[in-house]
Amino acid sequence: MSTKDDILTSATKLFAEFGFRDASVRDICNDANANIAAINYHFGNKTQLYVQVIQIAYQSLNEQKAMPTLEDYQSPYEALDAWILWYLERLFGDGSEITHQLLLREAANPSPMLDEIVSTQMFPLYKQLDQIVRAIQGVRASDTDIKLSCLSILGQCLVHRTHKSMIDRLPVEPEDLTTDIQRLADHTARSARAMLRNGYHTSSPGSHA
Amino acid sequence: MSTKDDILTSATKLFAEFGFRDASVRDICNDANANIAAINYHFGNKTQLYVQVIQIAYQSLNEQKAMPTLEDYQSPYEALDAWILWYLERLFGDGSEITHQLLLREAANPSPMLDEIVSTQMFPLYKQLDQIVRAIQGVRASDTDIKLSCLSILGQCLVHRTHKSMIDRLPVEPEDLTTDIQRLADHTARSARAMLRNGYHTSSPGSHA
DNA sequence: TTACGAATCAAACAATTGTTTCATACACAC
DNA sequence: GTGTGTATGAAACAATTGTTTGATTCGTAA
Repeated sequence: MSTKDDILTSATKLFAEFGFRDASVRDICNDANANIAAINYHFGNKTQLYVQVIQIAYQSLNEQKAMPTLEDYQSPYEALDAWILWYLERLFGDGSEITHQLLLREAANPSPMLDEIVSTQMFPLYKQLDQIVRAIQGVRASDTDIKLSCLSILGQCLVHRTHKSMIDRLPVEPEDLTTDIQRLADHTARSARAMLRNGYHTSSPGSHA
Repeated sequence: MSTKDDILTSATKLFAEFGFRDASVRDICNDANANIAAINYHFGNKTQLYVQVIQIAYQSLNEQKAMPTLEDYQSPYEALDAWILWYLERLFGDGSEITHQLLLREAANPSPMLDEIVSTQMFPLYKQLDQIVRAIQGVRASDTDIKLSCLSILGQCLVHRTHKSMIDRLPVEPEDLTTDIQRLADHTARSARAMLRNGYHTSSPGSHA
């Protein structure tokens, strides 16, 4: 059944580009060279089509390289380096733009799907980073410190994806940092190491000269 | 003319909550206790109403505390601390949630307004951070290093706002980090200092044990 | 009071939306 | 060939969208 797959492909593309509401079923079917009734026949309605699009998009993300774990490396620092590179490649790898565009739309406009996305996709990812950070910061670090550090690392990676539309409009050299993911990963990993080395003490927030 | 202001208030609220397309003119006028024709009478059409909503939202952001500059502080490190605290308070201050919800929608779904927003709002803000970072990293740092550092800092702040819908759904203690902005600023400033102290050398990306 | 422009109102407008209907074409078993 | 369930097709459906119309009300100056 090629029609069903064609609709899924076109729907993914148009949902990512225009959003759920502005991508009409007529546009999707036209792009897929299918009849208008095909969506309701194969998926029930537009909402259920969107649900399938989201699910497939996230399954495809997990079919890529496996996430680095602590056990794979001799030191937690090396695991951190590997995790950051893995995450950035996940964010900017081939074909991931459409998927993350869909995710950004979910962040700005949460649908009932978001709960499932967070628990099945984002939480395992976060948990892994949490373990690595804890291995570096030690048991003396509080839960708050750990979470702050994890979100700092995630934020440094995510900003290049989520705010790409704005960063690209900034008249600042160099034009695009996301063409060299290795460079991006090196910087982020070094920044993360510096932050974590500074860590596990809750003292002296602002005392420099 | 109270009706015009009421419409602007309701439109801001509903555009932020549901987006441009899903906030109908009927819902907006109903929320503002105005007639349906009031939007076209006072603003021409729905699109021009949206333009005004965006412009007013960003003007209101700039009416708050002034952005810290290098000259206001004895050391660039102190200016950096102040800038980060200022930015986080701007992101999470009273009434800023609706404005940044609108901005997040622009990031996910750029409208023709985005170019103006970036050049008039985001660029001056970035330029200021750029100056502070350059003062710390020195002239030996490349443009790429500077931009990477600036976006790292911005990303660590922005993630709490842009991904709030997802972070709030994570079953991770503590529940909400954005209730204590000072704590958030302390962490981010310390992370940024550690990153920048590490800086202005392009050597040895991954050499630890 | 009168006159006039601004503002509001109910009603209808044309266009687009997601969805449904029912007839037809297709593929494969008997 | 015949029958049967799946898939496709053109057309119409009801609902909602943004917008417009034309009458009415309001406030104010002459």
